[in-house]
Amino acid sequence: MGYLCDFCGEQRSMVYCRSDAACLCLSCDRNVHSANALSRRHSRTLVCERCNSQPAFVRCVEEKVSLCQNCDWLGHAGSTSASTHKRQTVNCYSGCPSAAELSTIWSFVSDIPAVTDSTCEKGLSSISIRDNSLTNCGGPLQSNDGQDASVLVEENDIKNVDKSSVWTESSSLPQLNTKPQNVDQQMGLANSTSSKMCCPGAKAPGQHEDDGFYEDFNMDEIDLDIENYEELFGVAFNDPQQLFGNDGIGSLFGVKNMSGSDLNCQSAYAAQDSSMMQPACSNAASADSMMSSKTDPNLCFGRQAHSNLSFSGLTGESNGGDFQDCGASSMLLMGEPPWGPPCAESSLPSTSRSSAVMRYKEKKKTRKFEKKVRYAARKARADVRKRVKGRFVKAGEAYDYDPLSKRRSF
DNA sequence: CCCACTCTATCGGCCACAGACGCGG
DNA sequence: GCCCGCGTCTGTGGCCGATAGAGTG
Repeated sequence: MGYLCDFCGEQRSMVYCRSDAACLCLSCDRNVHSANALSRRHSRTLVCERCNSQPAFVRCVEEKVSLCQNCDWLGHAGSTSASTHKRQTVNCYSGCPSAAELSTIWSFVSDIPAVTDSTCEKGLSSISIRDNSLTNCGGPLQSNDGQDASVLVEENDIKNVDKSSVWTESSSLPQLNTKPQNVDQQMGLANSTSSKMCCPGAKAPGQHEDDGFYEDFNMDEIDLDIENYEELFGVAFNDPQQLFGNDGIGSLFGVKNMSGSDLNCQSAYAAQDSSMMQPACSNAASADSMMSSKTDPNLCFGRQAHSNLSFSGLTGESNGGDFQDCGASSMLLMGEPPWGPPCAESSLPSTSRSSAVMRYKEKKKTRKFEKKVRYAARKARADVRKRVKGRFVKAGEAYDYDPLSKRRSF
């Protein structure tokens, strides 16, 4: 991935699609993502203008440049002057927005080239925008994953979002990359008045960069150990420890590398008062927190205060880019756990839950355990190749198993 | 609680070979 | 830059042995 569009290789790349792991020019972005309903769901964001390879999650107002988490860290953490730069979160979008809509989303980008609408089907220009730092508290579940919601965000909303998501880096921000949970904590404090406990959405920018965050997050890793998810989603949890054991959600989700020594995702809370207790890390740790806090805040608090969690594939060696992939369950990232948010007044309707379960099933059905066959021709040959004790044999030689006859020759 | 043993589940290697791939002319 | 020939690499499925983990006495 580089400066030029990964698709056409001619135009300057402008947006990053995490689902495709590609930097695209606006024209190709529109072409590629108007192909079908699934591709239209891909969430895109600006490409980092510094490294040109990572999705931008923040816009430096002073420097007028969009930056990925790494470049933001490299550019702002070092110097004292730069660390005070005001930055805005960069919104993601899906669908097929027009140039005008894009300039609405990214008002700070002045050179959005015009893109033709010819490739988009009627109605496809409706876009959904995901803010990186705020989630729509209490909103319908579907709106958060961008699948069912084709919502044209009004300009006022965007302005509000942008306004609320501007922050100035403090002296502690060097922890942004290494310990983003602390930033979460800061964010949580900053938003403590607006984001209640029922809204786990006060995510730090970058942790929820786009849908790639949960789209790329391999749901299969969660699927592995959840066979009775219906029961999981349906039952009321009286004792989370009964359900999850001492490992918390890690044991449920089969997260392999949960160790107490890793610091990649330390759970922390934004407020001391348990009534305002806020999961400061939008991942499984916070899920554990939320579940626990729903039933037994004290227990949760006590346990979570000491729980340092990490995810498979995300080790201490992970760089910033890796950390951007610090995946959590999509349901967590949607801001609303399928078992319902902790506060009673915004309890999730059963239809939403069932739809969430349905979509979860759908995703599981389409993704889980399906071995991806890259070369159908090779598979076809292997399917008819004769074997001896499972091993392929040369053509014409004696065999003990013929896949065609489905029986042994002797 | 610890140890030894059994049972079950999981994982990786092996095989032939067509096609993909890279490289030099 | 394009084409061709050659050598190397890759991936495919079923079986089996090694290993890990759970269960039992």
